[in-house]
Amino acid sequence: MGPTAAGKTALAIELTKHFPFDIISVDSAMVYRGMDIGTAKPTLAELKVAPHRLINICDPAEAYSAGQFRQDAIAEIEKIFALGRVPLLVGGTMLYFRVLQQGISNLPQASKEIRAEIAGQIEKLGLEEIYRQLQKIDPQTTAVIKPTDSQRIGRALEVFKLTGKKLSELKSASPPQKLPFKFINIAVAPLERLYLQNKINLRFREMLRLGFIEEVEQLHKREDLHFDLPSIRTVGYRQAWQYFSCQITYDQMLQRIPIATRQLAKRQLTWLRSWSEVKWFDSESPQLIKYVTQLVATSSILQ
RNA sequence: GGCCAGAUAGCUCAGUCGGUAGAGCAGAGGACUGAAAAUCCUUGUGUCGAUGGUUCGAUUCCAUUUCUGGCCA
Repeated sequence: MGPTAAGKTALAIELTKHFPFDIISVDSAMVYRGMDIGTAKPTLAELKVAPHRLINICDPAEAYSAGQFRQDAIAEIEKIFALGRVPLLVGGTMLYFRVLQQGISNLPQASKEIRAEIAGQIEKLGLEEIYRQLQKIDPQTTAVIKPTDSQRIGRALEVFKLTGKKLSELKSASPPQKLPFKFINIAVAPLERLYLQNKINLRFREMLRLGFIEEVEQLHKREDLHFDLPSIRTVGYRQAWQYFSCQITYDQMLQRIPIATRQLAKRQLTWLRSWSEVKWFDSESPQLIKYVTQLVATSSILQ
């Protein structure tokens, strides 16, 4: 686990050279096909040496989810164990890591139609009014979400409309359940924030050189993609999409993408700091390989 | 060289009819149950360009000065 641009992919590939590990990607953006440069997906050459599971599994017009990830990841973990190998989960989507390890309540999947309906209502009546409606339906949920949190308000209403039951009720009726696997949590991050920011800038320049803008242009040409899709709302793609939609200038885009990336890294680090039982390593340090070697030698992860 | 407009938080700027100032962005910290690369929350002391004058008191008024932009020669 680690913030964006910390060097996770390179490290993971390095680890597969020393140990019988198979990589499962834990990344909400790399799941999308055709979004390669901007998500810093491993290259074809890298994938040949070290295949990644759970990348390129969705079209950008589709929405993936934490719940879906959990299911998919469990299936892949079992396949890898069946091969007598060990799953190496690599990525920066902290909610996915959490949901995989800590579990998730049994809740209905998102519904495109209901979401559109709720979005329309928010547009028409205002978020405050919708929040008040939710307050009447499910005060326990509004007690823990802010009146400004459009996404969570919408989700809580969606759950109610789909099931007729309160989100808070469903959550307590099906508390998250852990899996019968032993997880070893390892965080990879540069010690210095400035160093990470510098890496983000350099990597963005490299993405531009590799044709990131053209990649987004291809997506923009598609009739079925739009700004509200999770795929298009990801860092970089969002700003480039705004540029192609003539909402911001090219320079504004160039300025905003590294900023959005830094902010993402910051949120990822916030997750990691609150993580219990996590071993931290500096990205550049060789200590990680030693640690894993020791782990493999002394623990039961290879049995 | 002359005239005009600026100079205030890292950036863009507001403001104080004279009582030492505040927004947006950036930055920092935090939250997180099927959109999570998402969605939110908290957080603003800075020689108010410099020097001098008027005043109980100047970032605010006056003078000089430096720099920046524009116009005229």
